[in-house]
Amino acid sequence: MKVATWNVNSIRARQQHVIDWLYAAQPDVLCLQELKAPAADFPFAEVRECGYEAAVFGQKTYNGVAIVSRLPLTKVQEGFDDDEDDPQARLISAEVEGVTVLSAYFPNGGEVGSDKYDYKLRWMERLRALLGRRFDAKTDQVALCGDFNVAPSDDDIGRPAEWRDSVLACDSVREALHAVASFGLDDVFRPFHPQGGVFSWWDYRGRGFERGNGLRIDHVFCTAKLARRTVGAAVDRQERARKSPSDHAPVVVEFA
DNA sequence: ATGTCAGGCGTAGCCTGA
Repeated sequence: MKVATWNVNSIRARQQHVIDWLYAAQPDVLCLQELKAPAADFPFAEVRECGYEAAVFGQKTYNGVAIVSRLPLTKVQEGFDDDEDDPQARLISAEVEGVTVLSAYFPNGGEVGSDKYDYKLRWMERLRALLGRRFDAKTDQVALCGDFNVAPSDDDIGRPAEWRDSVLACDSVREALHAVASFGLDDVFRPFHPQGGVFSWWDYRGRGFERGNGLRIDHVFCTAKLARRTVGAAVDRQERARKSPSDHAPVVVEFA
């Protein structure tokens, strides 16, 4: 089973890229983030023509997440199932062939110490709590996929000195990521690239892609039962090199 | 810090967010 995650930075701007990529890459499941549009604007018919169905949690202007699958999606859930409201559409989950797939768009966090940064850390705490409530880390097959907006280590950054203190890489956000993973999730990508230096996002500003100034902030974290089935993991850099790309490239993981 | 995008508003060009 091939599972991919891709922050498309507007589904309207990237609709044809997504359709082309489905045909070319043939994933079984594609998690999307940053749709920047309500569900009504999602290209359900075009995706269906490729042989996929979609569960979409959209939002006007900002955020918005989806799961696209050629296998039936069941038990679709949007947002957190806790008492606190989240005005931002950043999380959707569904079950596919006994695997629970979550498409998550972690908050960026603005600047360290800002209200947006507090929201990011709180959001991650709520995600950790949701995992603990809904799943058994030992027996369930769970894949947390998405734009985590966190580079786990300095090896995941082209120019660490430029990013080390940022909301994407500072100590406190990495600790928050460890807390989420402490539920019982492993980064299934990194073992296939032990030397690091593989990125999934490059800032449009400053020609980040051309200059190798990238970060690995898009991830697939899995429970052990699923993680041990991983047979490959890669970033599709070609998609980032296309004309009018998203600032993120698709991350693809294959399970036996 | 910012050399770029995208959407909203509203129909030019500025604002926000990333």
